[in-house]
Amino acid sequence: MATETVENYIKALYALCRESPSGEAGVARLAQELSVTKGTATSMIKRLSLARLVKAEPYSGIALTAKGNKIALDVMRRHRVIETFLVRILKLDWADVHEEAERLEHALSPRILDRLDHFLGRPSTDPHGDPIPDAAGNVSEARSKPLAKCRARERVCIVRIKDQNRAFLKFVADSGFMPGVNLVVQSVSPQSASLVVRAARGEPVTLSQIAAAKILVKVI
Amino acid sequence: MATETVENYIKALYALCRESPSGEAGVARLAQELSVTKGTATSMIKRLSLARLVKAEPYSGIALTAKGNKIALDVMRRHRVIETFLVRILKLDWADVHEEAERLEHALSPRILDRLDHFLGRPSTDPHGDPIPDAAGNVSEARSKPLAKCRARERVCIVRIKDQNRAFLKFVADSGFMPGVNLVVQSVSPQSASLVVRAARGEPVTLSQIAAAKILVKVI
DNA sequence: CAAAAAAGTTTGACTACTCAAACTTTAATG
DNA sequence: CATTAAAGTTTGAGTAGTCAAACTTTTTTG
Repeated sequence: MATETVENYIKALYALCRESPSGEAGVARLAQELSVTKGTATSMIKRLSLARLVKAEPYSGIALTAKGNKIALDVMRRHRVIETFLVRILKLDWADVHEEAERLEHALSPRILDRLDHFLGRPSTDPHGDPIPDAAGNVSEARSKPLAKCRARERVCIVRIKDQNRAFLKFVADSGFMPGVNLVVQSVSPQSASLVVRAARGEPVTLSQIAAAKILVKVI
Repeated sequence: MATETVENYIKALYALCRESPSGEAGVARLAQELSVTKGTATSMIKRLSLARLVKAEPYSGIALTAKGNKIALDVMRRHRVIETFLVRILKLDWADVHEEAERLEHALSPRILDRLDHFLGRPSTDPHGDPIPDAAGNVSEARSKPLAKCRARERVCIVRIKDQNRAFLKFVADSGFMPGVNLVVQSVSPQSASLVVRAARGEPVTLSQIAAAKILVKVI
């Protein structure tokens, strides 16, 4: 079994590879993400490479192998099932569960994971709308687009909030936004890089393009 | 915060001090309990001593300090709340939860612990009848005596099973014995070091004195 | 394209934990 | 009570993970 540290590296690598156009991660970003020095990240990459969890040549990009990918999906599954449990059953604050799940995800046995998943009714997404991979590692991402790409007068439904930052989640939740909430885009102003949206029974809220890019919606 | 390893040493020391008449633990038993060598245990004791979690002189007994005791009770609280959750909510097998809780207990934040405890209705004992310390570290042990000390024809109620060994718990559960179950002691034979007991609607079961010593009961 | 910045690597050292094996002290027993 | 067994300690070494700092390679940019 991968250690807790290894799982965290793999998870971070998965996310970095996703968001990079080349599909490869770099040591600098990885180190930053995990709050370690570049040297530490380099030596860990060497170990992961030796364990065939990543493919990496010196001074070039890092990619997960199939084996590494499997681990990443498994950790994500555990993480998201726990988040769902914390919000739905233990009523923890939506914005806080990420860091809590971060510690618990490494201690969950397959047996408990399955029981928990079953208890929750095999949820397909976590409270932020992130898809939960199934036990075999299949992820079904709902079709969606960033709120930032919407036009004025569009009516949309929030599908997912793509950021785990507590402050951001707190702001989003305080604005009454979470997956399942319907929005109307009232106006879009490219010059100020912002847009104004309104939830069903709520005040209009101004969002920067950056914030709106992290809110995924589907048109209704 | 104490590391996972430190928490495990402290927990084992707590148990050993309890069961020793002198109230002090020894390195050999400690090492055995944690599946490490005596040398490893000695060096850890030195570190715990430096951190003021235990009081220990070379070649003499080990005792927990107040600070160490606090940690032990805290770990036990987490462990037992988790066990209760696993059995009551996730329907895990009574005999299996100990090792599962063993891993989870180190990953539970105070916040989650409290929510879980609240969700379960602030239970006072875990599924084996072991008392759950409250958040302040107070333990209320129910008055009880070992089944092994009972006389023939006594009617008793099982209060607690004092052993976490899976095989033993499985045997006990298969015999229909768990906390809350009423028993009648049918006969006691000192020469064969065993006794025969019967649950309300069950077959008579023969228990060795050793097994019966681990089953705590109260007279009804 | 040369200089500077950024990214990546290496080295030496440190903490936490572990073992094997030699050793010392204490306890048990013929 | 002398010997042996058990308990406890020390030493030397190894793995996992980390940092600081010097260094090399690649990328960016004036």
